[in-house]
Amino acid sequence: MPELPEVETTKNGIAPHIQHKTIHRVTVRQPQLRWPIPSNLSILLEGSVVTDIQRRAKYLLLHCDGESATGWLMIHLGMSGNLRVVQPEADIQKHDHVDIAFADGTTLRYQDPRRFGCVLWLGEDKDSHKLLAKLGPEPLSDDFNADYLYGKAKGRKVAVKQFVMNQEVVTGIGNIYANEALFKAGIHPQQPAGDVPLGQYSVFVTAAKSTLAKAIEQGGTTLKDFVGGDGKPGYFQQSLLVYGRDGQPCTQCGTELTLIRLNGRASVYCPSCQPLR
DNA sequence: ATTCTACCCTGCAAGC
DNA sequence: TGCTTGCAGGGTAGAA
Repeated sequence: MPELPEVETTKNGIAPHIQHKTIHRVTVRQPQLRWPIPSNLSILLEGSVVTDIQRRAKYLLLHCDGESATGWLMIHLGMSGNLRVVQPEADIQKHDHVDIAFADGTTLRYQDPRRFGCVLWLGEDKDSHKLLAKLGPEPLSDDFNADYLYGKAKGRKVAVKQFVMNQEVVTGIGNIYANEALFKAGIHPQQPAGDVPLGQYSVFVTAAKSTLAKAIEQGGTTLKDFVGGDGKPGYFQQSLLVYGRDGQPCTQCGTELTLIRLNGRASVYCPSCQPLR
């Protein structure tokens, strides 16, 4: 489910409800996610105050300041996860794996049917954790620019779509937004990354930033089940130009959009607007 | 160093 | 009405 805009939407949705609040009780119903939830999570968190909420790549980071521990709680939504603010009496649904209940009753509830997400404790030095240490720049920051991308791609033979989805190259761009931004830049998804000229990377960077920013404005993309922190779906799916539109005409030229699989991921492109060079 | 393959898990739709 | 197959927003580990 969630790429950067969906995680950002979740962060914006939950932050006003949990910031500066004290964690009263932590309930773990299913600890087996992508990695096991630490068995002492409730001891680490209970009594702590949430002092800061950040997003890095597709990770949500909650700084928890307490007597037994002070550090960062890291949450990833995987493919199918969501994080919502609910009232304590709200019915527990299947796959509601974790509840973080605050002193005023407000409850942060983590649901993830496929359990590809994770809930981990990082301690204070979050940036040295192996899952964060090697991440590339944030796509909406100035560090993500054409010169950087062009230099990083030099000599690489991997398909450009896989290259821009590599979180060590740039974070937050998943399958949907990779398809969309490559289309807007006129780059064939199978083009070897090292063959893409600087000028095209420049267009790509601009397209990626504007696509992500617009998706955040619209509350993310809801294909099936994504909801933000307020439980509401996103609306960006109606703005998708290629993802999920294979077999339909290109919005630019009318050519039928083509579907191929790259690294097992559906890749949709316009053979006429995105020629292989 | 880079690239490829298998794998984690559930739910849903399509095909038989 | 089943049963089987394939696919789905993610990303890692380990092999090649």
